[in-house]
Amino acid sequence: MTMSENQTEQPNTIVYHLTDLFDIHQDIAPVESDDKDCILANTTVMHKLDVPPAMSANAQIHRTKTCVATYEDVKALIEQHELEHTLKFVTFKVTKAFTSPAPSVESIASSKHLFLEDGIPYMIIGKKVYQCQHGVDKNMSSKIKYKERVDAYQAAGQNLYKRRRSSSKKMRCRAYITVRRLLKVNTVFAPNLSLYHKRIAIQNVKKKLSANEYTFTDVYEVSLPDVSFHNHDIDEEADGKQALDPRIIRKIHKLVGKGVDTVKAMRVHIEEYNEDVLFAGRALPRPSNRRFNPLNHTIDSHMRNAKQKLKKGTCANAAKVDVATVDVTVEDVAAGVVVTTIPSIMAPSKPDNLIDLQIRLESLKGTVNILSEKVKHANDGVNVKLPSRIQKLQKDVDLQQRRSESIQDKLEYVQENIVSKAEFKRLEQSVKGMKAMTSSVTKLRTDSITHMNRTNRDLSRVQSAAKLQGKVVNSLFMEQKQVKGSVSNMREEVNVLDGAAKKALDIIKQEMDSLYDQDHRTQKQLDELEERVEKIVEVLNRGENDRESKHGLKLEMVEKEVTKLFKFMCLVILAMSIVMFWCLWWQYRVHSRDPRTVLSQRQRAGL
DNA sequence: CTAAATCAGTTTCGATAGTC
DNA sequence: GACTATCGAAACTGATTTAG
Repeated sequence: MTMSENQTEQPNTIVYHLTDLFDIHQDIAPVESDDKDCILANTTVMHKLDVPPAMSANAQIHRTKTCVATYEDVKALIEQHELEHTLKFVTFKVTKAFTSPAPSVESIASSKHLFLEDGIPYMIIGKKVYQCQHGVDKNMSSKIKYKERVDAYQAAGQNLYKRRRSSSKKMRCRAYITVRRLLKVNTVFAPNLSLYHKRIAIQNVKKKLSANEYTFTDVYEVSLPDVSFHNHDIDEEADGKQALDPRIIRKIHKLVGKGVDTVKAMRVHIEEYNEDVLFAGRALPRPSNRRFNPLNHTIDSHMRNAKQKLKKGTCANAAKVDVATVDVTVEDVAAGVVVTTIPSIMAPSKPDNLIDLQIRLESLKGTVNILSEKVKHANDGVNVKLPSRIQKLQKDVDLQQRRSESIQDKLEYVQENIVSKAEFKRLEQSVKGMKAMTSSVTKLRTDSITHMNRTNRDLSRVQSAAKLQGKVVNSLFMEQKQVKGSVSNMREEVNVLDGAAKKALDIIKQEMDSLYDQDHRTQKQLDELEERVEKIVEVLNRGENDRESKHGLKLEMVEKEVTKLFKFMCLVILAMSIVMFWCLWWQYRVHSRDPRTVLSQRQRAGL
């Protein structure tokens, strides 16, 4: 059937568009970011998997779609995009079929998700959605719960946070990468078919696929969002917020295992790794990009993690590996497969594998017993030819019995190996000890020879030094003799000087005595003179006192007379003023028009 | 199928000691 | 006092598992 055979369009035509089949449209226009530290405080926070609503059909024009052949290519493409703009995408959703093997031809033929794109039939078999690392927070619910707990503690006056909280990377960025796993049918129709003809074409494809007339190939369609979808810093501004690349982390762990133990050395190794492996033949990332140029404390942190892992990880991991190695399936046992793999390390201190095997053996034995009893019971009850159910049970019993035996074998083998391994280890250790002892003895011998040589050399040096010292001592002895002679001469001189000094001292003493006598006499004369002076002073003082007493009496008498005179004068003045005042008052009364004065005159005249 | 829980791994904070 | 190295542990992240 060709496309030109059906020209009329039917009203119920199924129209397949990319947008119809692509049911996750998370991309919306970039929005202003919420305060990243306030997400927990926001009670109306978007649920972590509440995907924002679909954007308009124009959203498609902001996306770049690329088809690649393998999932590795997908990862490479995303990494290139991340490097170009300093971004990081993490898994948001993934369907099971995205990673599972390709479906059968029948399932493709019956699929509804078969559509034509540019004339090529495709079928969607799985999808994976990546979100920007600053996207929605998958741990939102647990963070909200923790916040509630913190609030409860704070209400009770306690602080649950033991240190300042580091800011979350989550900023609800809406940028998503969508990857579709498609099966591309290896045929081509004319592009720009009408909807009706597309439908007919799809029906044909389904028929031919069922008849195995078409083959198909696995392809991946990567849909990258435009950088304008991101609501945070990108490019140079985002360099400092990048997490360390997992490949570098693995490299650090590897190098720590090889003995690199300083941050500086590790930094050199990382730079080399970047130049020679990660970016061989490409431009190196900016030094500010922390994804490939970690800070010292980040390197240090990973080195410490690696050391801890090395310390505690080896035994447990080894045990796990051993159990996996000896775990042969029942089918293998039934097929006569012999266990040939030798357990690598059977650590007697931590025989996890042994315990595991023992537990499994016990449980299998129990199962076998239960099944045997069931068979016995069924046999007793029916007492006829074994029906199919009993046969099945018997088969199960046999199977479990075989499994039990194989486990028993493995257990014995493991036990033997543990013993031999332990012995071997002991021997190895003793050999190591002997080797170490031999090397230490050799070292001691060489050390002692070196020491002896050194001592001889020192001895000769000391001898020569002693000869020199002897000469010096002789010369010193001579010098000492000379000094002794001069000392005796000086002693004689001192004796002579001593005698002269004694004589001079006697003379001085005599002179001092005479002077003392003179001084004594002079002192007596001075005392007599002082007595005389005191007497004269007394006489003088007495005469002065007499003169002063006579003058005092005279003065007192004069003062008394003057006082009396003054008092008398005052009395006279007072009397005179009273008389004068009375005269004036009388004069006034006589000559004034005062009625009282007139009446007094008439009265007088009447009298 | 989705959301929550869990786990392993990563990053960051803060205290301490040593050096210049 | 500024700077760095080291260490322990808290806080954060991403992937997987589990419950409903």
